[in-house]
Amino acid sequence: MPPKVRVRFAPSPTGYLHIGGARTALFNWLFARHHHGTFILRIEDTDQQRSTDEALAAIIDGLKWLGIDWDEGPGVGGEYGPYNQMARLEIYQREAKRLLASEAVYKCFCTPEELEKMREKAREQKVAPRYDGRCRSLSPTEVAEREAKGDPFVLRFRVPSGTTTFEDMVRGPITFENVEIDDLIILRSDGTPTYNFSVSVDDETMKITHVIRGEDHISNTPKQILLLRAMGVEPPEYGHVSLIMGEDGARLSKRHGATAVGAYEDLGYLPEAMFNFLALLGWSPKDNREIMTWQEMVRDFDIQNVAGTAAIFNPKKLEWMNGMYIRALSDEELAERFAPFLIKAGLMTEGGIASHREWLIKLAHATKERLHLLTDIVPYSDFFFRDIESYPEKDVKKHWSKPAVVTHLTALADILKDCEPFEAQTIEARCHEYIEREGIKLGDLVHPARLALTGKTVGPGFYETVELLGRERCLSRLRKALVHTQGHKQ
RNA sequence: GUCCCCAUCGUCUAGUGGCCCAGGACUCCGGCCUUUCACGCCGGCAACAGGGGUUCGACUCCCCUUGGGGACGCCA
Repeated sequence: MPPKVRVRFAPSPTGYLHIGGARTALFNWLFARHHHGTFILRIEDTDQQRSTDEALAAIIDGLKWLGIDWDEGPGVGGEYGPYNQMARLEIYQREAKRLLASEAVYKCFCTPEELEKMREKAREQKVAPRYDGRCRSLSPTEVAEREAKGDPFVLRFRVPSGTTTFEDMVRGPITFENVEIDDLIILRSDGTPTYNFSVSVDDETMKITHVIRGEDHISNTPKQILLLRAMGVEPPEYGHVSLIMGEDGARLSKRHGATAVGAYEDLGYLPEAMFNFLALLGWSPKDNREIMTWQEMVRDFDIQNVAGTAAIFNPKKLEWMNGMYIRALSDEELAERFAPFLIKAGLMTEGGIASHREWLIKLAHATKERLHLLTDIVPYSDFFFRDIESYPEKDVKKHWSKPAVVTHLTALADILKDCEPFEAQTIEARCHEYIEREGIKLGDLVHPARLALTGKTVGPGFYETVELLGRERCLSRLRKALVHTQGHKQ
């Protein structure tokens, strides 16, 4: 029986959770859940300059928002911890000492300045910038002397000759000539590990079985394989998913708009829509299904079906999908979801939300099929909360210029005055009676009336709008409109 | 510069040698429904990067070219 699947998402807490990172996390999570394995969150915080607690919190919030939970890692613990690298320093140092003893690594006394000079020169000569190996064969006495002098040194990996091949789960076999690989530093002069080393040690000590990560790590893979072999262990399986690009084909970045997952939350996206959309960026169930529950995705996910092709982030489709998910919500759920946005827009208060639950559910019902984003609730409902200041000139011209408008609005006011119960259905029935009696078209009544009641020409269904507004406000807005139309004519 | 990855409609993708003069979805454009806006439904535009092979037969396999992306840090 093969060992239980263990995968990890290993962000460095140097910024927000990026769309690309979120998808990588998602694929790992899907893979783990599909195989009934373990999903681990590991924090790669060895870059002390750039790692922050805020960034860590943002990443954790982003994952939680998306519904991605982890079985081991920050907040939940686990038997292979600690799960942040700065707390694992002794482990790396112990491992480095072992590698030093086996001569797989060596001490290098080159300074950052010297190395920069080397790279500079390489750039000028247009050759691959790389370490020239000048400390590779320092004699033990030389090493001892420089150490005695107190010269700082780093530990470098003595990359063996040959070729390194691995079977990528999404791309098939990938081969590198070892001569192309630099003698990389594994331990800095301050004793902290560098990326490739800490990753290798952690993947091994945390018993990671499959590494699913971005394409930008392909060139790191042979280094990690070689390091792992030098440590005497078998590397895990690797699968590299392509990067997510912006509309112009360049790597997705700030200038393409929001790239932080948290920004999409603020924009009114539903996490389940985001989850679904991200999963489909590179993966497909092969049978034309698109809207799927996470259970279905877990059931059908297969890393081998993930495309190696770069995917361009398509905000339009995300928006469409979000609308689909909004429509699938119950009225109660939708009301709960958009309530925070009503508060944020200053239209309602916390207390108002609590005391108008039934009303909000009706609002949800009336607006549901019109929303693409939760924030869309604002333009579709702001007139319920604010008095109408003015009527757009061109709408007035279009809907209020016929003389009969005054008659119709007056009639509507009469109808609403004693319409019982004051509900969409009865209001609709009474309005129909009226238009039939008058022999007019429904639009002759509804269009001028909508403008009077909402100050707009677009909005939720007319009768529902009337009910939601309530009798008193309808009557006063009708009066105000009547004043406006008559004043206009003089 | 060197190495690595990738290449089907504008975009996300299905297609693993004949089922494909290429299917679905988003976008866009028509039409229907309709009190607006939406939703929904119906229909339309739109792709195998180019060139060589292999094969009875290539979107599918191989090579080259081109194009895009990534990597080459005491960053991760």
